[in-house]
Amino acid sequence: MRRVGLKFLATELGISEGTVSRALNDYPDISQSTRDRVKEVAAKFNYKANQTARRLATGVAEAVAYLMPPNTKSISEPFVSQLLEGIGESLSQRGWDLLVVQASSEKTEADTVEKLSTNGRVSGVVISRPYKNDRRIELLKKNNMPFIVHGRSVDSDDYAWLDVDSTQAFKDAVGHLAGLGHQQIGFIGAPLEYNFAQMRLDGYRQGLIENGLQYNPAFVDHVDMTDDASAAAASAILKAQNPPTAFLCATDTQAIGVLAAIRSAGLIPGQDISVIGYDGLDFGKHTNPPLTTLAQPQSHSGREICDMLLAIIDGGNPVDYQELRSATLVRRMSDGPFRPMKTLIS
Amino acid sequence: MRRVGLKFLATELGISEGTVSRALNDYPDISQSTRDRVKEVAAKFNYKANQTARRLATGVAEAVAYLMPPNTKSISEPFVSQLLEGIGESLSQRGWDLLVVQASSEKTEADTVEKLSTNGRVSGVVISRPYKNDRRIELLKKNNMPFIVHGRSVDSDDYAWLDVDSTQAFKDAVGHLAGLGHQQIGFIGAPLEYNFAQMRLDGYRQGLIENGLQYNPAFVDHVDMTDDASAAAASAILKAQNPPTAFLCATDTQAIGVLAAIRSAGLIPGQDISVIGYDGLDFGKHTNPPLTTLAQPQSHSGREICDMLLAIIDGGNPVDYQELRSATLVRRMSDGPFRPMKTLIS
DNA sequence: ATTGATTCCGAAAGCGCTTTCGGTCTAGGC
DNA sequence: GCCTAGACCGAAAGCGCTTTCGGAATCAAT
Repeated sequence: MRRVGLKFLATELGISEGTVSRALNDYPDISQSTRDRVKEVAAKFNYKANQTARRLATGVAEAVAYLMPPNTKSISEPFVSQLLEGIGESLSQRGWDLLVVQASSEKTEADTVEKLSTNGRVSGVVISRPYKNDRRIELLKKNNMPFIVHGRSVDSDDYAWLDVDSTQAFKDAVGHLAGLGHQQIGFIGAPLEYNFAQMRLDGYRQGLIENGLQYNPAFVDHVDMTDDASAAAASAILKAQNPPTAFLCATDTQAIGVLAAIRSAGLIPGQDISVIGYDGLDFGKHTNPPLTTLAQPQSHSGREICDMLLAIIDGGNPVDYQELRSATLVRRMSDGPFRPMKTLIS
Repeated sequence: MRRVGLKFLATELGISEGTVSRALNDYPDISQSTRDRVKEVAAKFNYKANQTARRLATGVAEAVAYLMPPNTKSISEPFVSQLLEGIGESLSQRGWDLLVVQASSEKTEADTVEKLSTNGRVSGVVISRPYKNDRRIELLKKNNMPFIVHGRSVDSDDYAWLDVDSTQAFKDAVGHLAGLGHQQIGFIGAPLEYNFAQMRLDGYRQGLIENGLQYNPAFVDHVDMTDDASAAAASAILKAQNPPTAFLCATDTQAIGVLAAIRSAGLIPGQDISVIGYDGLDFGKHTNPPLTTLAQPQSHSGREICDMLLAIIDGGNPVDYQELRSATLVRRMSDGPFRPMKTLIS
């Protein structure tokens, strides 16, 4: 059985290839009758236009790429599939494709982006978790490839992004903790080359100031976004003679690491020491104790991000598509009022 | 600045387009010297071949698609990004693309697959979590599009797959529980249209028989793979006058739901009632108590699945690529020896 | 010097679709 | 009945690359 292409349909119908094409694409200069006839036959033979050829001819890639964050080794990965799902949803309405690309190493990352923006296989790209000064963003701009970032870099004036105001969120969280009577609040952050890590740290410090609390560098650390790394960091901090009675963590994954560290120090998280995470991940409901967290409204963000990107591809001005959402504190069981620390088994 | 294409390079170098192309692709009939010269200039102008054109000309898509499982609403989503990561890794070695496609509804699923296999944008596809009789597999076979499935359908003789022997795993798990003295073991399964759900149920029942235990339909239920659904199911089962003292769950996500149900019945999971999940998800380390689980060696399965698919695309015989792995019981804290049930507050 | 074999490259024909341009045909208007 | 408009459709030129085929040039061998 030979491939059914335009040529096949054309001979089958006894009309020209061009006409078939225009009929299928609803050109107004094709009579209603032949249009119907063509579509009918096309359906009958289950004709599907060869996308590659179509793209070559039209010049539009009909696809966008999602750049996987480099080191996705953490428990918080669900955010990737959620995002992907949303993006895919948005894309499928247009019948566009979703390309998932990942740069093997940091070094090839730039090259990957470069290739992406010059070889014409996508008409837009979304990246997430930008660094403070993100090379990828520069390249994308240089090659003027439409893009949107999930998060922000330091210099976010001239491109499109969707982000959550985590600075504010952490400021509020400090306030919340202070309101519960905590005076010494620790902070487990993410590596500072990520801009989100910096922003959350900023929020933490601002919160401290606003509440008349003192910043104690011995109570903060910046580690990879894994449970183990943050557990180790928290353990170290807890060894202080007068350790913090509450922890703020840059991610939920880190927060559950801290939970573990507290327990293995013989203390009860949520009672002896409060901990608040950030992300609003569902599985926080099942940790021990259930994790209080700053939830970002990320459930549908994939859809919206992609819709914004699509609008830009359609000619929209990137700076018109910058959106800052706010996080909300969802209290579960890992935070509580300050209680004077009992002596530690040190 | 004009697009740098083959034409540009050709005029720049003063040679023909065809020669440039062949030089770039290391054809043996191009002298070493011009080959070097061409590559040098190409690099200088940062030339990247237009993939679309290349594909049209060669006829090979240089891309594979991953079909997102339909309802990815569960906590176990990490498995998607892990898989994706592995697939992407394998693909990037060839410079191929990864397409992520999702069918919006069950109805469009068939159409999506059909389109995928006829419009030539991919040279292979991987699907996961097949149904017992999976329409997608039929279509893929019919259109002889190379594919591999992560899991198996009932009739898995004539296609490629990578799966874990969960039947065996559940049989063993029952044995483990029986060895701990449990006589009444409940089972929270997944919807039976999924073949994996059936296989796990089979393992459970076989295990019962092997250990001389009786199958009690009142102790088993099949629900969606969410924590809430399985919590509800477990709660109902626990209301029996003589409830099971252990639960086996088809997925970790369901298992943590059961954990919650047990706690909210006033019992202590891991002591009063044992529960064992399946998947080996990392966050099981942080549940309350840490979840004992049947871990599948899935960490790198994405890579291997894709390598297998690639081999098939290269002409390998699908039936040569069927691999069954085995799961291993990782004991954490949610299972323990049988202890006579104290009276329930019913 | 003539031939035959090599080496290297140019010309040109696609890949399967889109899209412009112009031509034919029918329908009105005088 | 002749002319101008539309309405419809065919022809053909790409899109940017790959690949076959054959020709020109080079070189060794007779």
